[in-house]
Amino acid sequence: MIQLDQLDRSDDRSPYLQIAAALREAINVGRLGPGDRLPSESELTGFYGVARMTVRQAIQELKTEGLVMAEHGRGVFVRSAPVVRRLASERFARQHRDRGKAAFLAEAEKVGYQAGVDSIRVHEAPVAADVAERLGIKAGDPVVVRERRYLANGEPVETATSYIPAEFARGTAITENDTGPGGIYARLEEAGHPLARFVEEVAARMPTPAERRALQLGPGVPVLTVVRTAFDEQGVAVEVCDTVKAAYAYVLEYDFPAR
Amino acid sequence: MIQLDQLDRSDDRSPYLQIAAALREAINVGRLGPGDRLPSESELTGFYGVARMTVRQAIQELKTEGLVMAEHGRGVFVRSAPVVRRLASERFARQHRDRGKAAFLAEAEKVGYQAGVDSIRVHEAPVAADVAERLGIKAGDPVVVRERRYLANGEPVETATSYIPAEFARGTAITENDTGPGGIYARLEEAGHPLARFVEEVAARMPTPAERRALQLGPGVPVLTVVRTAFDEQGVAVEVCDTVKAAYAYVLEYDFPAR
DNA sequence: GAGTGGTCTAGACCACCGC
DNA sequence: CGGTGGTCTAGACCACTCA
Repeated sequence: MIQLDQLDRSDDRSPYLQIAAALREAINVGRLGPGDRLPSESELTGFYGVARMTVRQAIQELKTEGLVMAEHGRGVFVRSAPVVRRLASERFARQHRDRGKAAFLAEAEKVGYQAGVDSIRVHEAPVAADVAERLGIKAGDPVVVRERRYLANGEPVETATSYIPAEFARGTAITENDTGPGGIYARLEEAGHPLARFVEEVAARMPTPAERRALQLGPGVPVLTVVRTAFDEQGVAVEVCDTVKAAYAYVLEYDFPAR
Repeated sequence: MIQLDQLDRSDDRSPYLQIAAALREAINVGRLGPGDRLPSESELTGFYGVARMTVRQAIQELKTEGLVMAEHGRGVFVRSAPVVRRLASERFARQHRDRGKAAFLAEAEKVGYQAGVDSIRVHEAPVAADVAERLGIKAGDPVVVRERRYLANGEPVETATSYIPAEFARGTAITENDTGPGGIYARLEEAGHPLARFVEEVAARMPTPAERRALQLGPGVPVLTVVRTAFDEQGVAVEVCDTVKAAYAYVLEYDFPAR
């Protein structure tokens, strides 16, 4: 078993917190690396001389921090180092669209990931109030809804739902499963809506149970949400894209002038 | 006690998950509103006829989702609705500095919060490798470190640590507790470093125990981290600011051109 | 002091995994 | 099959809050 500090009775922290701290330390200094298995519950109860529930509480603590992940029947494993992807503000540059790449795929390939998309579902529906407000249309107006899930190295890392006012999407490949080279944005530009700017609203929260399933998240792993609104050169909102990303897999980078 | 569904033995979910679901449902339909107290552990053990640990596990589930918050000796309470704050990219506009307001205070007042700062600690220290890389200096070079905590309506919502290369800070109010009107950025500009652009790296994760204390976060509440690097008109990095924000209190807004 | 949640013990049975 | 984590029981003592 790896080297761990024994309990310190004079320490005012509870035993379970001390055990959690010892394991966290082992991970931080690299005695336990990504993918390594933690000592089993029975090894830890033996080493520390505590009840099983105490050890489980310590491990629960690390799960809540997102440091480790339990696999039933196999063990508790150190979560792999963040698949840090940097999405610079230039990720929607027209240059990529001209080369025929959609934003996610272009960025993922740049950092050397094998990227993929699945669960594409396209349909038309009346728009909800919050999206309608961003699009500057009336709630209930028809929009084309495109739902999809992005994979990096086969692991789901992001779900995205785009809303495009039906009048902009009808008669284009936006209503098809495959939008063609350059994706939605290339089709919008061809349809007479050259894109001028994006507004992104970024937040973080815990996932809903459905999001946990879709992104295969363990308990205690947060999500980053980004709602992007795309405007054309007339200042008309032409798309709202609502994305939910596994937080561990993303660092979003923004570059802006001081003005 | 409020109305709750009894356990369903034919349900394939564990009792603790069923209890969690019943409580979640009560919150979602409004039988329990923000600030309301949940039935006590002993009430729930009695009602469901299960052991206390089973009830505690159900409550742990809701804590992890950020729905409720336990207060020792008082009870478990439904978390109040998020205090959403929007920080537009223009929040560091020179215009605010010229009017004598630091960024956080200007923004908070705009949305009608009573803002505050505490725990200011200023010292000089050798810089860590990750910050040094962003500042374009050598690890171990001296930097002025400014640590502070921001409050909105008396509640801590963000901690911030700024690192300024000592050569830029010495002899200015940056080394004082009170940096004067306009804050650090105004002093840097006066010292011959007019600011040109910022780069922000945004991510989300679970807080460390120390961060949970500093931001008074319940378990299961994520943080948004923003590392901002400020560049002057010569392209020199003059400050790195590492912030940790209570996720529920923030929506970050970025506006950028499509290019 | 009564009631609350926080921590802990010492067991038990189960489901899942890999050999 | 043995080892792993998942769930559960029935107690115990403690620290905190509030009347």
